[in-house]
Amino acid sequence: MKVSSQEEYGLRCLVQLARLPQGESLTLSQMAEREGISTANAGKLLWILNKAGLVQSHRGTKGGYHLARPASEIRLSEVIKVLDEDAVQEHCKSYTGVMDVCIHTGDCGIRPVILGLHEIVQNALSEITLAELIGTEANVDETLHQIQGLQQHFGRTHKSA
Amino acid sequence: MKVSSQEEYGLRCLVQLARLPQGESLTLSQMAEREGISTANAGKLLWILNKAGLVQSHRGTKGGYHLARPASEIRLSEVIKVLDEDAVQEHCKSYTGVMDVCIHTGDCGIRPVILGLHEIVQNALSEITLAELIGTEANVDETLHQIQGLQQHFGRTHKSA
DNA sequence: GCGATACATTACTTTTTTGTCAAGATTAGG
DNA sequence: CCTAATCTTGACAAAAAAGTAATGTATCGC
Repeated sequence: MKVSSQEEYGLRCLVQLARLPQGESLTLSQMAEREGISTANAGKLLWILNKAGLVQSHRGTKGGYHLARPASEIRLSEVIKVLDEDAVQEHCKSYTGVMDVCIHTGDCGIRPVILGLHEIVQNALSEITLAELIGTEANVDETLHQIQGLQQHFGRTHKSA
Repeated sequence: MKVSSQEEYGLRCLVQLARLPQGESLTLSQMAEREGISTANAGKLLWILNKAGLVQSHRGTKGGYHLARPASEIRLSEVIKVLDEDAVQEHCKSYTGVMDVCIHTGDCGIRPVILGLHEIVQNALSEITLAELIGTEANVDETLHQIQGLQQHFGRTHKSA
């Protein structure tokens, strides 16, 4: 249960684009250098984001990338989904409908936990937009902590009840 | 951001052990067969769980594994932590104190998000014990959905406020 | 004690994920 | 139209994760 390299660096590049003044753009090499990855690697990530409609590119001498939408309309949940959809087919086929290759019975009890975790993460991520991420970092931090606080509170009352 | 193979199968084996009547145990081959993995692979996972003090083994003809503690005292957060600690060093050294190998500045804005996500996942997992997982699967499902509900509610009020 | 059973541990192989390279395609500017 | 800058794309290489094999060690039952 960890954030993959592709997810992290893809997100980092998006953050750079989100910080640009309206109308400007960045090249692959600019983004790559700032993040400490190779241009080729950045190219791959940005291409994924491009395919997914999160960024737009234009080629040629004055080319580069810019966000396809305002940063306030890009949720981290979408970013993460897109970035690991690309490299990853679901780790257990029984979750994707191909039942015949999976030995586990439907009521093994673990499946709802794994699916539930995914939802929890997606919910948390859907509460944060790129704009929040770059605008007020303290705010994001606060948001995350408040969500955590609610969870803990819920857990306690749930148990004691 | 996904559950690794090791995490899933390690947890599955624990669930099997948690379902045993007090005093009984299971061998590697029994667990392996039920989960559709090789005995060797199960051996590796159980060894990790053993090192971590979650299960106990005994060798010989009547050997096998059993939980080291009551299932009600084993939280999924601990299980997951142990299972990916083994194979994984943190994916970005800047998060672990080795700052000099990481190009990213401290205020890049992404770090708190990644760390926060980990906490959210850990918090959710710490609310579920092995006992809950095997006893009342519906209950776990409900717990997860209630946590999600709180998050969504929080998100909405937070935004509209 | 002896042999069978089963865990322990290390080394190795395969697969998956990451990252790199290189040749092609598109655009701006002269 | 030509060149330089830049994205595009597929093939390839390196690293990490997952899984396998094999050898060793402990325990039980006879």
